Amino acid sequence: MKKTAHAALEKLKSGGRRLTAARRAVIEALAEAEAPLSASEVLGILVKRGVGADRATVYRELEALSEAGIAVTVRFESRAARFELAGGAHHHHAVCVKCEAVSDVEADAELEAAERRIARRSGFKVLRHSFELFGLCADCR
Amino acid sequence: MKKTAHAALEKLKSGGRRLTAARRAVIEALAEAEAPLSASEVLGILVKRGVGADRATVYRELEALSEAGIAVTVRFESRAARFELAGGAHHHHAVCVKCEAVSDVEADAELEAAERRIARRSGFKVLRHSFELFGLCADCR
DNA sequence: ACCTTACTGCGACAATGTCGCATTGTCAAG
DNA sequence: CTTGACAATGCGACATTGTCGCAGTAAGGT
Ligand SMILES: [Zn+2]
Ligand SMILES: [Zn+2]
Ligand SMILES: [Zn+2]
Ligand SMILES: [Zn+2]
Repeated sequence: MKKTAHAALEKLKSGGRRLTAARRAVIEALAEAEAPLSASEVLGILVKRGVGADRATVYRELEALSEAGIAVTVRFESRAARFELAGGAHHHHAVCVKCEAVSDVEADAELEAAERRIARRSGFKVLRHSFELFGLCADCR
Repeated sequence: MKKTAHAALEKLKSGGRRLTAARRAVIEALAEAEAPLSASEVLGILVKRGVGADRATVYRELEALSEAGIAVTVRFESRAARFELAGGAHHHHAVCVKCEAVSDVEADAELEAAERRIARRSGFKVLRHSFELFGLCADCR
C-alpha cells in the first residue's frame, strides 16, 4: 500500500470515521490509479478484487473522501465525476481527446497569479478552480 | 432578435442545415440568456414561449450547435452540461457556490500564455481548455 | 461482551442523456 | 407551385450517473 493511502486512512480515523473493507479498497484503488477515476471505474476495480461493494456505498465513500479533503473531484468532458487522492501538490490535467489518456500538469505560478488577479478585479472570492486542457497527447498528435 | 442570434442562423444555413422553429427558438434562448443554459433550462424557456419541443430535439440541437462551433459547452460542478453562444470573445466564468450566479471572466492574457507554456513543456497539443472559478460572488461573500 | 452509531446493501427514484424508427417539414430544383 | 430528397422531429425505450430512506450489520471504544 502506498504512503498516500496510509495517510488517507489515518486522516479518516481521526475524523470519527471507521475503517471498513470497502473504504480501504476505494482508497487503495485511488492510490494506485494513474488518473482520476469515476465511481463506476472504482466499482469495477473493487469487483475485480473480490471486494463486493454496492454502487451506493462507492458513491457515498467518494463523497465522504471529498468532504474530508482526502480526495478531490475533477470533471472532464464526460458526464461522470472523477476522483483522485489529494496527497500531492495542486495540479491540473491534460486529457487526450483521442486516446483518453490523462496526464498531470504542474500548477503554473503565473496561472495561479492570473487567477488571483481575476478574483481581485471582480470582487469574487475564489474558493477553488478548475483548469483542464483538452487536446492531443504526444502519441496521438 | 439579437445580432448574435442572426449570425448564428446564417452560419447554420450555410452548413446545409434547415431553419426550423425549434432551432430558432433554441438559438434565441441562448442569445438572450445571461449565463450558460442547461438543456432542461432551454426546454423550459421553449415551453414558456409556447414552442413545444421534445427533450430529444433540444439535446440534438444543442449538440449540433456545438459541433458547428456556434455554441460552446461549459461544465460547472453540477451534472448538466451548459451551453452559450460562441459569438463573443473567449472568456471563462465565476460561479457563486451559494447563489449560483454566473459571471463572465475576461480571458487574461497571462492565463492563456501560461496555457501555451504548459502545452509546450508537455508536448501536448491543446485544442481547448476549461477554466472556471468557484467561490462567493460580491453579494454573497 | 456490549453499546453506540457509522456503515452497508437493497431497492426505488431522479436527473441527464442517447438512440432507432416512423413521420413531418424545409427548401430548392424543376 | 409542385414535388422529391433528406434534415429534423416526436415518441418511447433505454443507459448512465447519482441520490435517498430504511432496516440490518459491524467497527471500535468501554
Ligand atoms: Zn493520446
Ligand atoms: Zn490551479
Ligand atoms: Zn452569489
Ligand atoms: Zn481561456
